[in-house]
Amino acid sequence: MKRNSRLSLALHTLSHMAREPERLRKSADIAAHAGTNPVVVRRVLGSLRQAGLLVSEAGHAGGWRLARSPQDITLADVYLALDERLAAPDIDAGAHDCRVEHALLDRVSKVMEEVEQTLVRKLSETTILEIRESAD
Amino acid sequence: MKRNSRLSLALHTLSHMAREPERLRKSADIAAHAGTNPVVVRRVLGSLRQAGLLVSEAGHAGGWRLARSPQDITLADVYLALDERLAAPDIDAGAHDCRVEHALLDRVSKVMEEVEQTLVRKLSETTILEIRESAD
DNA sequence: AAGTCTCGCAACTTTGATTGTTACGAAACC
DNA sequence: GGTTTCGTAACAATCAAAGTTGCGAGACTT
Repeated sequence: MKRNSRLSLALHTLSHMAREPERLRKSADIAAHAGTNPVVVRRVLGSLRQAGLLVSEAGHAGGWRLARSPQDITLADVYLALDERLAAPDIDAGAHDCRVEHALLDRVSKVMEEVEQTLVRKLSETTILEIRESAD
Repeated sequence: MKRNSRLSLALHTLSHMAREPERLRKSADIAAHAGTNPVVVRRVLGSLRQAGLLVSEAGHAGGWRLARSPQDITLADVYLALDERLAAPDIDAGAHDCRVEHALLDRVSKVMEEVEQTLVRKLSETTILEIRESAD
């Protein structure tokens, strides 16, 4: 896999789970389908569990499944659960006391915050169930 | 410096130049102020020159200066000149023929395009002259 | 109870992108 | 002609993300 693949992996996996919410899936199977490693899957899905989107069970018949109905999980829920943020220009790049730097930072930070809100709002308009349904 | 510092460096430098548009500045001086290397400065500012925002001159009294009035250069101009894009979830992460993957990609790509447009529009509302003026 | 299967987690290695550095040529000026 | 500057290529260093290994804990099967 490559860079920034955590969100891809999370969205992809949850969209599949939206098909059969009851079924438990093993990290190894998910990893095989996504072309990555079981530990990586556990790391990413672990964040989603912390956010209350997934439940995991140990033991012989263990695995992962959705914690709530697939129509109640939006792409924004997944995005926020991973705690990634849009890449703003590097904050402390030249953190010396330069007034231009400060003025710039103020302005750009504000723009990025607004854009981030826009992103979340747009992502919240689609559920993983809808993704699954549009794949038929 | 750190990651994604190209945009920082570009915006910072141009905002300073907005103060005295006539003055030629050397890569070495710019680099010293930004805490980086002259070659890095040339690389970044070179992109801005290609985009028609800057002019460079060789020779004894050479250096860099704005190619047009600081009130005619917006933050969006700089952003677009560097040809960076918002980090969408990785496209070809699991590029096998998975319909869910496709449906997801379609939806998320569309959202990211819209968000990118929002970003550019918001950045275009501020000129480097305004940044410079708000630093007084 | 033993064995097997799963997740949880910590430590380490690998990889890839970005930044930084060195070196040398070309253009401009004194 | 010598000095100063940018232009560019090639190489090295840095750093974050992904991948890997190993072991422990919980749960089910027999």
